[in-house]
Amino acid sequence: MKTKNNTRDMILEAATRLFQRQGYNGTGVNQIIEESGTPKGSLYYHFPKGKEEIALEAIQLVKEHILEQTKLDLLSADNVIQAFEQHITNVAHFYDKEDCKEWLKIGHLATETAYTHESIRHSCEKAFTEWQKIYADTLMHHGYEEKKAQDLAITINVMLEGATTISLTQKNGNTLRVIADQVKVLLQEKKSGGKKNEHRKSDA
Amino acid sequence: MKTKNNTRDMILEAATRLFQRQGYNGTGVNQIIEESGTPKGSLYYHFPKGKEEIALEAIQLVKEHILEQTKLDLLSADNVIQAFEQHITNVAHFYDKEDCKEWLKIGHLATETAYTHESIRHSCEKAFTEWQKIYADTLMHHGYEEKKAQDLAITINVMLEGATTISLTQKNGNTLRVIADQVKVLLQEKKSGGKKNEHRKSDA
DNA sequence: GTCTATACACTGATAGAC
DNA sequence: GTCTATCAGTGTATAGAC
Repeated sequence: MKTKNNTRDMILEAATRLFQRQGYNGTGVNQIIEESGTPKGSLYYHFPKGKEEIALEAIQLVKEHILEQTKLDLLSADNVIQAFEQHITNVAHFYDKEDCKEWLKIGHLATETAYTHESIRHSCEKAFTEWQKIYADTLMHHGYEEKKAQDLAITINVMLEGATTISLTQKNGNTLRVIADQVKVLLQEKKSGGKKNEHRKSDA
Repeated sequence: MKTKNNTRDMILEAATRLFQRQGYNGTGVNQIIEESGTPKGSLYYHFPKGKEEIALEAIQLVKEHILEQTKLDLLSADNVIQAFEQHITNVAHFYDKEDCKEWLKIGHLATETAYTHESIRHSCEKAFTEWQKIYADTLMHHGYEEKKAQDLAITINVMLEGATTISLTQKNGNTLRVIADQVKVLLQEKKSGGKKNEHRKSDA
């Protein structure tokens, strides 16, 4: 994204990649400096509070990155249901490749630190909330009633989190593709509470 | 479950508890011996291959435990949809309490070790598959068509995995309760592909 | 089978030269 | 701002007495 400081960014980039692959506890500071090519002194100059501070920034960065990608997939679309399906299918592609480093699993860090690093846990919780908000807003914008939109947003978030875990375990995105289909079903079902067919957005 | 050896079981029990809270990388062998009260020598006598071997057995144990609990919740029921809802609600209760030690998140270990410990990753993958099989079998037993039953089973598994992650992050089971409701919707929707209403099982 | 002492690599972090 | 040397602590694992 933005590049104000080179050394700092290299550390952050390397750390994000390593956190993705090995989690918080599995990634050492020594590994970060080795991977980024910067000496240890520089790391503690830029991040005085050490590993935890780096993780906090990495989460922030990834949260924003995914937020942007999600908006790109959702906001432009005419058909919401199709847009969500496509979005999940896009994520699936990441999990087909061996290295899905671009998509840091926030949930991974969250589970690891739930009982041990309150600040990280909290940061992850916020990421989930923000993602859910985009989902809910998109759905409401397309005519879903507020309560329904919120429940669906929570569900979509849960399904993405769960399916990425399974896909990571299985080393392919197949489960994510199944989920893409099921989300379609859920969105269609829920639609038939108020109005019937609204496949075009009503603004613009 | 079975108790053939006391020392061994104490190690295994302590390790399972710690893996739940802190994951694989976050849990040290020293911590396991401290928590279990057994000396290090005993640990390496009973588990010559060390931490990885303990984790493998812990996963096996938890997999079986959850399998039993799931069967208990699902197999007895008349109404499948209600049974699944109740099952998820039961899980939600664990996540309301501060210590949900009985429900080791297999997905946590899976994500941690996906790239680093093939044997653990594989063991977790098997757990997911077996759980999905129970779901699918239950659904097929209640008249769902095979392909639909399988897709739904995958989805329920994904939803449980995802919702436990979010619930762990939020430190309460609310998200799991939302999901319990959405699963109901999915199961109802999918039902209306072949036969219409079949709320009683056709055997017994 | 149980337990202690120990090996030795690696952890996160700091001090201080440059 | 950059880099090296080094710290105290912890990691997993082993050897060998009992």
